[in-house]
Amino acid sequence: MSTTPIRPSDGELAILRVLWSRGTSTVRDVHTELSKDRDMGYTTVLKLMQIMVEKGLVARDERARSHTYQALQGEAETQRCLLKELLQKAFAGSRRELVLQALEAEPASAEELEDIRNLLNEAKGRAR
Amino acid sequence: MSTTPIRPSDGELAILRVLWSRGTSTVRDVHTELSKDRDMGYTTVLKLMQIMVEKGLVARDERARSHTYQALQGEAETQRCLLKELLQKAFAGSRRELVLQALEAEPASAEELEDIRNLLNEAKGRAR
DNA sequence: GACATCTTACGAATCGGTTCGTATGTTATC
DNA sequence: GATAACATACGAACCGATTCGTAAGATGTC
Repeated sequence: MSTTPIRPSDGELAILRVLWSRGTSTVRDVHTELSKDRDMGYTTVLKLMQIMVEKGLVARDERARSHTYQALQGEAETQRCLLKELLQKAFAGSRRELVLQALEAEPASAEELEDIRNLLNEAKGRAR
Repeated sequence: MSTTPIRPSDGELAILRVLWSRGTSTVRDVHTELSKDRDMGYTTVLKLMQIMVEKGLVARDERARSHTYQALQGEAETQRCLLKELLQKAFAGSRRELVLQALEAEPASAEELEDIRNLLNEAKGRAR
């Protein structure tokens, strides 16, 4: 019943991340949050969020004067969408290669590896 | 002495992949190869490869009438570069989350998991 | 040597994403 | 009720990436 997730652009992804962490928010909320990192105008964020409504990435509630926005697709779902894209474009579909390079990008700590090992064990339970 | 890898665009990445697999190639070689999938004009590929020379992504040998091109950065290196970028933009730097979603994107086969487990063991040897 | 073919060079159109100025309307304050 | 503060709407500029048409030069074929 779920539709395939929509691939957000970089700017859209930054906004989604705020919505995921804060929950339903106004443009001002999002702008305040994003301003901590980059330096962008209020109307820039507004415009972007309007476009996101059109794309179906977020829902807008117009009842209050300050409209509130809500993410329409989940974080994990979006991450998988972006990951799949990179997997195809850069790794010829080989997840093994992808994980390998993810581990080699920077040396991993023993804890991090242990952590990932646990993931693997859980995945094994679900394996075909 | 190595410089940080240059982030290729999608089109550039497609060309790099041909150069990595075929080795040094002419524009015609690359175009022929890419034409199997997508449908793009010869001069489009040419232009892209000229831009890649400017960016320092590839080197051009002009001695022959048909210039030959060679990738200037490796595949693994480029993959890690792209992966790091996605890691920051979509996973807040958490490799654990990235690997988790990579595994959950599609159900993994037992062999695939075993394969990845071996990677992990090797990584453990290097862990700090 | 004329003609078809292949090559590089390069300007220009187009496209998606981003940014912002400005207009306009609503709310709050005095 | 005038003024300041804050909201949305929207056109327009801009940017990087992509695409391609066209020109000009080299090569091959008859």
